[in-house]
Amino acid sequence: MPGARDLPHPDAASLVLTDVLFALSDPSRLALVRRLAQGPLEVAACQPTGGEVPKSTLSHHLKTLREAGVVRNVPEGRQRYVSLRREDLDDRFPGLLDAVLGTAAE
Amino acid sequence: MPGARDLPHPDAASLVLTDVLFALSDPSRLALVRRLAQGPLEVAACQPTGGEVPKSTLSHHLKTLREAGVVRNVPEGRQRYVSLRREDLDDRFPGLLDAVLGTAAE
DNA sequence: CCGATTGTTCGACTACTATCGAACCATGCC
DNA sequence: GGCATGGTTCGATAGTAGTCGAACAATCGG
Repeated sequence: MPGARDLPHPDAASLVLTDVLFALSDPSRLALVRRLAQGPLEVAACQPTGGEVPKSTLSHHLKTLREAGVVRNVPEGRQRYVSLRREDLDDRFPGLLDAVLGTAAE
Repeated sequence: MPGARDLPHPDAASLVLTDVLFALSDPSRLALVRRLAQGPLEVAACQPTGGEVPKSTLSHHLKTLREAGVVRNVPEGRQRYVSLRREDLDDRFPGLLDAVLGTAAE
């Protein structure tokens, strides 16, 4: 049994709107979510374009997004894949993600 | 000329998405925005239903919402009227407010 | 003009959040 | 097993946000 090191994720039904809004209210996190909207990324690829951020800082932001239910973080071999929980979000908060992503990046 | 004591409001074109999301990410502020969606209120009426909050605390939340461009705060005689900037928000972030308000209060 | 009413602002304190290095953990490869 | 790789967690520190009392400002009514 390959040691399951799965991280806790809230289930779709229990997502809290204010938590989601807070997770999206940080510019660097929102920028990441925009990129994730185009497909999953490994954690290393979640680095902001250009600048390098310490792994611990990046991991912290991913945790915020994950605990709010915005992204899913799944181990895959030696790495982890981060993906947007688009369906869950659309189901619970219809139109929210589209509205947020529909605004041009600033 | 009755002393104009107008508070500063960002203009519609310069609203920042992350600031708006942050302003809405607080449960008490979001609850207030829901009520404002049904029409303007005087500041005193912005008190959370039931519990009493110090005036300074309430004023602080109103400031956060105002500076993010979510509400407008206009003096009217001895009181002030707080209103949702629905058109400005819809114009700049189409669908966002509807999505946020569309979710049942928690 | 005086006092009551309606709110904002200031200052202090507390609580939370961001950031980063270092330690730690699991995996894959030799 | 031993070691490099990819990430999370821990702990400390600095900055930011929430809460509240007290002071201040502007208006209306006597």
